[in-house]
Amino acid sequence: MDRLRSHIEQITSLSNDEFEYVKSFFVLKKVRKHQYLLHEGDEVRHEFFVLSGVYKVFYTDELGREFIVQFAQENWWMSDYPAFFTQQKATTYIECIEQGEVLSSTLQGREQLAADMHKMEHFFRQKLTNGYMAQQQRIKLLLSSTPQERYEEFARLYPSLIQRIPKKLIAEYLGVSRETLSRLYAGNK
Amino acid sequence: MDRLRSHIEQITSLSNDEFEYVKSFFVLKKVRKHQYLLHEGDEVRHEFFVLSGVYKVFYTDELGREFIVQFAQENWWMSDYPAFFTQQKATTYIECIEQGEVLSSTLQGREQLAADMHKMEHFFRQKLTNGYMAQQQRIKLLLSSTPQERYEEFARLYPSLIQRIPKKLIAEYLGVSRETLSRLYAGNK
DNA sequence: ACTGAAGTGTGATGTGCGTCACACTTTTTT
DNA sequence: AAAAAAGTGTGACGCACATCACACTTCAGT
Repeated sequence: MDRLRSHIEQITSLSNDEFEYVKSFFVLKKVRKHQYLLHEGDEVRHEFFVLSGVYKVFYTDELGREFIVQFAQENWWMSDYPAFFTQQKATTYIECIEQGEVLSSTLQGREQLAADMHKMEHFFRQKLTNGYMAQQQRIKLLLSSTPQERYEEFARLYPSLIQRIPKKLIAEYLGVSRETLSRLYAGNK
Repeated sequence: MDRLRSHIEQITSLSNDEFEYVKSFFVLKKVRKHQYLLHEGDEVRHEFFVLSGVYKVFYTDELGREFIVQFAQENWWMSDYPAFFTQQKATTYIECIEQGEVLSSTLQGREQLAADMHKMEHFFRQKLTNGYMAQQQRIKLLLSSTPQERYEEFARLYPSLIQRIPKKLIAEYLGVSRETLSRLYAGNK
C-alpha cells in the first residue's frame, strides 16, 4: 500500500489519517499470468492500481483480431474506463501478461473519495489530465505517423515495455501487423 | 455568459455569488471566419469555451498535410491541451470555420477555480472524464475500423457537424483521404 | 454582380502494408 | 526432460486506399 501512498503524494500530500481513509477503499489482489481481471460483457465493477506485473487492456473484432487499448505496469491505473465510468458492460478484456499484484477500487469508492476529500478530487483530475494528454498524443500518432514513427515513439515513451512484452503485442497497440513491425527494425540494424 | 452557467450546472449547481466568481475568470471574444485563435509555436495562454460558431483544432506535417485533432461547437471546450496544461509551445492551430463567440480563460484561472471551489474541481474532473472516454473511443476506431465504419460513427455522434462543415475536414479528422471518403457514400445511395 | 477561391466527384495509377504460409527458436507447462 | 505453446523472421501475393489529375459547382470577398 505504501506504493499507492507515494503515488498519490506525487500530486498532493496526505496525513496519516487521510491515507488510512483512502486505503480503506482499496483491496489487494494477487494476479497470475494469463488470468483475466475483466472479461468482455462483464459488469465493470473495478478499476485497478498496479503494484507489480504487466497487464494488457484489449478487445477483439468479429474476425478475432486483437487490439490493445492500453498496457499497464507499476503505478499505472487501468480499467475499461468508458464502461467503468458509465457503469455499462465491458467491451474489453484485461489480462495479466506478467504476474503481480493490484489494488482494486470501485466507482463508488472513487466518487466518494473525490466528494469527501477535495485533495483526492484534485488527484483524480490531475491523473485524468495526464491520461487525456497521452491519449491525444496517441491519436495524433495514429492519424499521421508511419508505422516506423509509431514504433520509435513507443520505444521512446515506454522503453521498459519494449523489453518486457512480445513484439506481437506492441504491434497490436500500434495498429500495425506483426510482420510489418518485424520488417521495420530488421531494416534498422 | 448564461450559457456557461447552465453548462456548468449540468454537473453541479452554483449560487449567484459562486457564478459571479467563476465568471470573473472568463473573457468574451468575438471570432470571425478564418481567424486563428492559436498558431503553432505560440504560447498557449488560453483555453476556450465555445458560445457559438464552429472551430477546428489541427496540425500539419512536413508535407503540409492537415490533420484535425478536434472540432468544437456550442458548449465545447477547446485548446491545444497538451501544450496548455504543460505550458509549452503550441503544436496545433485553432481556426474558426464559422464565425461566433468564445469565452477564454487561462491555466492559472482554471487552477485557481479548481483550488478555491471544490465544486469546480469536480466539474473539471467530470469534463475530463468525458473527454477521456471520447478519446478512447476514437483510438479504438482508428485502430480497428474501416473508413466506412469511422464515417458512420462520426455521423452518428455528430450529425450536426456533418451538415455544417466541408467533407474534406471530416476526412482530415477520420484519417482518410478526401477522395476515399467521397467514394464511400457515393456507393451508399 | 463579378471573380477567384474553395468544395466536391470521379477516373487512372501506384504502393505500403495486410494476409497467408512456413521454418526456426524460445518459453512455458506438466 | 519432454511436449506443447507462443514468439519471431521472412518470402510471395494482392488489394484497399493514397495520390495525382481534371472538370464542374458552390461559396465568399470586393
